Amino acid sequence: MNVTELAAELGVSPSTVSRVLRGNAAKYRISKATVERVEEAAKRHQVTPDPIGSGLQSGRTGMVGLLVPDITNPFFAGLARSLELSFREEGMTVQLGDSAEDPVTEWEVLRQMINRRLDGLVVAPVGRNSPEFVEVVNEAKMPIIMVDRVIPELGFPMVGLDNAEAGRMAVEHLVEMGHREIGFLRGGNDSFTDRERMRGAAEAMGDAKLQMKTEFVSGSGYTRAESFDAALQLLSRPKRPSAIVALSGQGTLGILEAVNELGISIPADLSMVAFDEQPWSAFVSPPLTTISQPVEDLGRIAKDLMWRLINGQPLGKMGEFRKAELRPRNSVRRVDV
Amino acid sequence: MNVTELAAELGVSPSTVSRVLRGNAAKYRISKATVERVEEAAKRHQVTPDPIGSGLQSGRTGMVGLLVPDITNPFFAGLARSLELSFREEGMTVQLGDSAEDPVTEWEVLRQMINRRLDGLVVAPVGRNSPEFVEVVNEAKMPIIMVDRVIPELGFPMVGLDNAEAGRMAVEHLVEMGHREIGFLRGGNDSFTDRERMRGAAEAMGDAKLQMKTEFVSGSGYTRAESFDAALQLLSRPKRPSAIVALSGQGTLGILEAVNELGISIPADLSMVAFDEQPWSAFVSPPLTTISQPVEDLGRIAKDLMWRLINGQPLGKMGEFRKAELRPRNSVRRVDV
DNA sequence: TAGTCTTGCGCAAACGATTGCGCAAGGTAT
DNA sequence: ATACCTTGCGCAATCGTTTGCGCAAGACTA
Repeated sequence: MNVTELAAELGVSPSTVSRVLRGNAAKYRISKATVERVEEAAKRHQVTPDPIGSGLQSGRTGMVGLLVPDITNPFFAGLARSLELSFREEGMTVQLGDSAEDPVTEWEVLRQMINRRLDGLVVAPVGRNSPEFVEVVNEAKMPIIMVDRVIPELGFPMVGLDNAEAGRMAVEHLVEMGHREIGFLRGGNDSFTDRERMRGAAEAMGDAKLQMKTEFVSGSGYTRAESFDAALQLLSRPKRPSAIVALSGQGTLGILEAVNELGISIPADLSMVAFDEQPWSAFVSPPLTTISQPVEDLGRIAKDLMWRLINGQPLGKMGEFRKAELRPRNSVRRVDV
Repeated sequence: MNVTELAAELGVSPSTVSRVLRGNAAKYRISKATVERVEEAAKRHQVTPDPIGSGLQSGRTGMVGLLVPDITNPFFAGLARSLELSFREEGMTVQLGDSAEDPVTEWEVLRQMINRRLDGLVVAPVGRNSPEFVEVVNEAKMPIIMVDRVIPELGFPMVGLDNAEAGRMAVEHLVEMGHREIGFLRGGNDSFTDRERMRGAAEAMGDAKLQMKTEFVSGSGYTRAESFDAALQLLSRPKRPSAIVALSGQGTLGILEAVNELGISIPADLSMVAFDEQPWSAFVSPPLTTISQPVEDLGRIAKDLMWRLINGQPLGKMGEFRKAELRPRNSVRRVDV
C-alpha cells in the first residue's frame, strides 16, 4: 500500500497524507483529527512514503556513499560500522564502495556513486591526488567530505587523525625506552597522512637530537604485499635499527611477516610500535604496543559534518583532527642508554 | 544534463534516447544513424539515465542490501568486499547494514531495507530464528538469500560453509597429532552454523573412539566479551583439555585473551585450532593453525544466486555449501599417544 | 449584509525515465 | 492506381510523491 492508495481509503488527497507523514501537518494546517486518522491508518497498513517517488520529487535519496580503499582493513571496517550506525539514526543508509587501493577503481566507483544521485559522499581516498581524481570529485554536484587519508589541497571538509602528533608519540615513546636507532616503515608514500606521520616523527627525532637515517626508512604502498617487501628490505640489511615504527596497519602486518621470515624476535632483537590498534593486538605474543585511532569518533564526526552539508547548515571548521592514543604493551623493550 | 534535455538538443524524443541508452534500439527499430548520434552525444555530455526516474518506472533500484552482524569481523568484511565487487560488475551497488549481533537491530535494519525497495537482500543473520525475524523476512516482497549463519527452516536460498565437514576437519587434525582430550568453544549456540560445526566435530570424535566431555565444551554468544568469559570458564578448571577448537572467529580471540590472562602457553600447555583464517594468523607467535573459509567464493556465489532471483531465472539448487581448508601451522603440538 | 480572516485541505504541475501503441512516409506488389 | 508492408520514431500515460497556490466554508467585524 502506498501513499496514494492510503489517501483513497481515507477519502483524503495524497497531499494530505504526504504532509502528515512528512511531519509538515502544522505547516499546512491539517486538523488534529485528520492527522490522527492518517497516522493511525499509516501505522496499521505500515505505509511509509516510497523513497523513489519521494526522491524524484525532492532530489534527496536518503543515502550517502562511503568509499574506502579496503573494507577488510579493520580501521575502515570500524569506520564503516560507525558511519552506518550514525546515519541510520538519521534515517539514512550507507552505500558501500571498495576501491581495493586502486586509483582507477576509485574513479569508477566515484562516478557510479555520483550518477546515483546520493545525498553525499564520504570518501577515504586511496590517497593520491591525481588529475582524474580531482576532476571526478569536482564535477560531483553533491557534498563530499574526506576521511583518514585526506587531501587538503582539494579544499573539502576533512576528518581524520592528528597524524603529526601520532608520529611524534611513537618516536617519543621509543626514545623514552632508550632507543636511538629508529626505523620507519612508511605506508602509501604519496599520501598526506603518511607525510604528516613522518613529519611528526622527524620532529621528535630532532627534539631528541637523533638522526633519521635514510637507510632506516623504507617506503611502500598501502597494500600488504608492498609492506612486506619494504619491511624485508629494511630489516635484512646488515645493520638494523633497534626499534621500528609501522606507520600503517598493513605495515604492521608487513613487519610481522618479515620478522617471521627473517627469524628476528620481537622485542628481543627488535622493538616495535605499530599503528592501528586491532582486536588481536593485545593477545598475540608479544602483545603489541600500538597507536590507536578513535575510529568511532571519526565516524560520528564525519556524519555530523555531512549532515550539516546536506542540510545547508554552516560548518564550524573545515576539518577536525583527533588525537591518537599510545597503548604501551610488550613489543618495545627497554634498552640501556 | 538528463535524458530529456539530451533529446531536446538532438531534436529527437526522450523515448528514442532512452531506448538507445538502454540497449533497446534494435527492439524498437531505431536507425543506425540515430543510434550513433545519440550515443556520441550521450558520451560527450556524460549522460546516463537517472536511476531514480528509471527506478520509479521500472521498479528496480539497482541496489541490493547486505546485512551482516558485524562488519568489523574480518570474515564479514571479506564477504562485503567480494559482494561489492561482484555486484559492481553488474552495475549494481550494495547498501550496508550492520546489526551489531543484536536481533532487535536486525529487524529494524531489515525493515528499513525493505522500505527502500531494494532489488534484493543478502542477509547474514545474527543466527537466531525468532518469530519477529521470520515475520519481517516473510513480508519482504523481494528476493532474499542467506549467507554464513543460514537458517534452513525458513526456506530461503543459502550460501555458506560445509560446517559439519569443517568441524570434522578440526578434530581429525588434532586426533592425528595425538590429542585425546579435546575442548570446544562454541560460538552462538543457537545458530545452525554452530550446531553443524559441533555435529561434525562430534562425529569425528566418535570415529576416533573419543568421548566429548561436557565439561570441555563451553557455549557462548558471538561477541568478543561472551567468548572471553566462556573461554575463561573452560580453561580455568583444574583439569584442562590438551587441545581446544575455537568454533568461531570471535572465539579465537576469546581464547587468546583467556590464555593471556591465565598464563597458559600455546602450544606448550594447550594446542589450538582456530576458526577463520585472518591476515595475522600466520604472523603471530605461535602462527595459528586455522580453518579457512573461501570467503571470496561465497561472495561470488551469493551474487550469482541473487542475480538469478532478480532476473527470474531458475536456481539450480537451493543452496551451496563450500568446503573449508585446514592450514596447519604451529599452534598444535604433537603429543605422544 | 457585505466584506475580511482564518481554517482545512485539494488541484495540478512538476521530478525523469519507460513503453505500448500507432502514425507517417516510403517502398513493393498487384 | 490501389492496397499492403516495412522502417523509424513520437505520443501520452505511467510510476509515487511533493508543494505552491488557491478555493470553499465558516467565523468574525463593521
